[in-house]
This record gives sequence, structure tokens and C-alpha cells, in this order.
Amino acid sequence: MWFNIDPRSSMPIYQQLIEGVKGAVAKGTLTPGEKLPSVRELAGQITINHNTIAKAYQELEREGIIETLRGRGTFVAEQRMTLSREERKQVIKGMLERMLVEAHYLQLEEEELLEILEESVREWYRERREQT
Amino acid sequence: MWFNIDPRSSMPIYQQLIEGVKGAVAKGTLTPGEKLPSVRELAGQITINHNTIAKAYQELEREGIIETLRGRGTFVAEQRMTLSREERKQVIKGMLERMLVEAHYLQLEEEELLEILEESVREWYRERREQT
Amino acid sequence: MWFNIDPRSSMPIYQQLIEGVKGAVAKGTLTPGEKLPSVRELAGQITINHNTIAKAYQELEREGIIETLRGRGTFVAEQRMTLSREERKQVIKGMLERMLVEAHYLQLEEEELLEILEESVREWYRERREQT
Amino acid sequence: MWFNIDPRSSMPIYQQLIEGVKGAVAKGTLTPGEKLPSVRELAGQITINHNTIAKAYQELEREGIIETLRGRGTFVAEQRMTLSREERKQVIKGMLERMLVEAHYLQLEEEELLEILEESVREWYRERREQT
DNA sequence: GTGGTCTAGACCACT
DNA sequence: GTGGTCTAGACCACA
Repeated sequence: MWFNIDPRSSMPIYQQLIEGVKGAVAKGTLTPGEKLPSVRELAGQITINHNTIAKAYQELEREGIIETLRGRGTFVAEQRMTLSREERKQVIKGMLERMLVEAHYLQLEEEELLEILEESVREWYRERREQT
Repeated sequence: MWFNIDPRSSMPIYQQLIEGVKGAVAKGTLTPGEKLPSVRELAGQITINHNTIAKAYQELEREGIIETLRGRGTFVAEQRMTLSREERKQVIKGMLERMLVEAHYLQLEEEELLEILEESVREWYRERREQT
Repeated sequence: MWFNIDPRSSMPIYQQLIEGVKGAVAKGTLTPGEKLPSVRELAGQITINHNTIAKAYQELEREGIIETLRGRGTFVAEQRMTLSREERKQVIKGMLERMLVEAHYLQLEEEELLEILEESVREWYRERREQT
Repeated sequence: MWFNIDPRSSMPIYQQLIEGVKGAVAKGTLTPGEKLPSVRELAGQITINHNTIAKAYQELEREGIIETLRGRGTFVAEQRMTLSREERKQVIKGMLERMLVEAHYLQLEEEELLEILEESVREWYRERREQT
């Protein structure tokens, strides 16, 4: 399967599901138009309450990541661009803040951190290209 | 004050406090040895129950960010290094993962993302240097 | 029940709970995977506020003794080994120090103390084996 | 000095003082009849509130470890035996309990633990003999 | 005055 | 029903 669920984690299971799907789409493991397993199918495979799965799918649909076609099933949606360049930058910068605080406690210096970031980003995009 | 508390946020108040303090220390707004406001003092200022503050302080102490001297108050601790270079790298890479997924939904390309990251990191360290 | 709470003791109730659970697990009265009573259930039985129980459970989880599965309850965790042989030895020696001081005030001689220690240890392990 | 005070410890300072004195007497560093520094002397040497020191001395006197002779100072008392053999055994066994629980979490086996105990006890008494 | 503990009671998120 | 969070208010030990 394209995700890991850890019932021991402090992150709610439905949220782990959401991140799992979003991650898989981002990495190209799931592609637009592809069919997702139905709520019941999933609930059978991973032993999780189907309400939990339904909640995750609902949220994913609300975010526009997936679409449900009545009677046909659930599918990965086409992606739509919504934010401007400046807005996107702000989103990323916001997420970066927490990492910078953590980097401080790890006593990472500016150059060291930049190196790690560049390496990781390049690796991620490389894997993604290979996937597609 | 060196932090913002949003009682409407889904993040628990005590955790917002924790992040606030950690951030302030990372940025140099709070320096080792400095005294933090007493539990009840802070509770009065930001109109939050003192137990909530106490919980945050206790967690911060457990993480080694602050120290409490019995009967005297709470202070920012000296920092200690614990993880190896390789371990620190793994921590950062783990935190980066989520950002990369988000970047995908923002349809940011590799070079664009790297640019934003570099800019943000440089800016953060610059501010930090000025603070100190 | 597998522990005693003495509200008159100078040891905080939540800590007595922690030691009680740790002891019960060590003795085999509680076994990995077993469900602990819910916070409110236990609070009712031993007429102690549920917050106090929750605090104990949280600390036990932090120490890795128990696990909470969201919405399902709290369970005794599988045990994991962490410290090296040498480190474990140091921990034990540290705890022994206080006992040695006490033995001095009891004017116990070397051989007498060793006898008592051996007898107690053998007894403890015997009981534990029978429990399992 | 014959003891260490750590204001960061969760153990109250006055209690650290008590244990320090008791330990020094047990190890033979302080011998019966020897004069202890006065409250004020001590308060000067280690920067600690003299009320805290007075409290420790009071408790030590209550336990019969030290004696104050009015106007002359404070001295290490002669030791008196109070408990029967069986009672002493019970005291030791009680203190051992906690160590046995800890040993379980360290996954120490019976023989390994006994070895460590014997080694530590022999070492302690050897040092004590040399001290005297 | 400082933090630590505890109670009683409420509300919320998760399964 | 499960644990998690929060408030209001009380008492205690420590320095």
C-alpha cells in the first residue's frame, strides 16, 4: 500500500490517511484519474473503523485532492492552481519557520542547513521524476 | 511579549506556549539564564489559566529548554548538544518531507522552491545575528 | 487492584500510580497488550480525580511503559531494551548507594547485608516466575 | 566539601543536604564527635539561604544523626542501635523493591543483578574501611 | 512569591 | 466511551 498507518501515533488516524494520500499524489505514486479503494475495501485491508476512513475521504474531497463520482467510486482529482506566486511563497515560508527553530536546537549553522535542504530537495524531485 | 496565543487555534494552548518559548530562544529573544515570567504572572497577563502555563513549562523543562530552580522561578537553560551530525540531518529531512508535499500542491518547481528556501534561511539567520 | 494508593503519603498520588503500574508490569501482574482501566473508570474505583489518573498515564506513556490507542484505551506496551550493559550497571549502582547509606545506620555488616540482598532478590524473581 | 548541592535537581536542597551529611557519616568522611560548619559558615560557602540549611540541621538532629550543643556548635552524634535484626531486614527489603522494579525494565537477569549487587557492596565497604 | 499537586466540572476530538 | 485540554479555585512545600 502507498501509506503507513500507525495507531500508536499521536496524529489522528484519519489525518495520517490524509497525509498518506496527499503524499502519494505529490510523489506521483497516485496519479490524477486513478481510482482509490472504496471506504469498505480499505477498512477491510487495514483494520480501521470505516467512519475514520470516510472522514479522511471527506476532508480530502473538501481540499480538492480527490473526487467522488456517485456510484462509480473515488478518484484522484486533476490539480488546480489557486494561489499567486507571492502567496505560495508565504505558505512555504510559514512552514519553514518551525524547521528553522528546530535547526537552532540542533545547532546547525546556516551553510550546513542550506546544504541539507538542497540535497533533500534535489533528491525528492529526482525520485518524483523517476516515479512518473 | 515574545509570542502569540490564539485560543481559537486547534493547536492546544500549552503547545502554542511551548513553540513560542522554543522559537524565542532560537531567535535569541530569550537568552540562556534569563528569567521567564512566573506561572501566575504570565497567566494574568495573557488571561490563561495558570495550570495551562505550568503544563507548558513542565514540558519545556523535560525537553531541557528551561530549568526551574525550586522556589526561585524558571529560567532559560544553557543549551546542550546531543545528536550526531547524521542524526540531526535525519531530523531535518523528516521535517522537510511535509513541506515538499505541500510544495507539490502549490506546483512549485525545484528551482523555485530552492530559491525560496535559500532566501528564507538567509533572512532568518540574518535576523538572529542582529538580535544577538 | 494491582496497587495501593495512600493519599496521606508525601509522594504525589500520580507518582504512586506510576510506580504501581511499573511495579505491576515488572512483577508480571500486568502483561504487554493488556488493557488498563480507563481514566474515568479507575478514577471512580479509587475515588481520585480523573485528571490525576490522566497525568500518571501520560507520564507512563512518555516512559514507554504503556501506549494509548486513540479512542480505544490504554494498553501495556511491549518492552524495549535501550541501555547497554555498562549503562544498566551504573543505574543500579546509583540506586544502591542510598541503600548502602541506610544499611550503615542500621549497623548492618557486609556479610549480613549481602545475605539479605541475595535472599530478597531470589524471592522476587521466584515470585515473578510463578506469576508468569 | 563532602557533599554536592544541585539547585536544578528536583530533590529539595534541604534534603540534598541531609543526604549529603548522612552519606558522609556512613562513608566515614565525617566521624562521631566531629564538628560541622555552623549554619552561617555553610550559607556563606555554598550560596544557599540559611533557612534552608537550618531546616536540614533540624531534621538531622531529629533523626539523631547530629547534636547541637548550645553555644558550642553542631557535632556528629554517636550512633545508637534501635531496630531489631528482623526490623532492619524489613527496612532493607522495602528499599530493595524499587530497585528490583527498575532492574526489570533494564532487563537484568537474576544472576547478573546479584553479581552487580555483590560487586557494589564489596566495593562500598572496602572504601569505607580505607576511609576509617 | 515560586512551582507542584489536586479537585470538580466542562467541552472536544477521535474511534 | 476513550483520552486530551482547559478553567477556577484550593492547599502545600520550598527558598
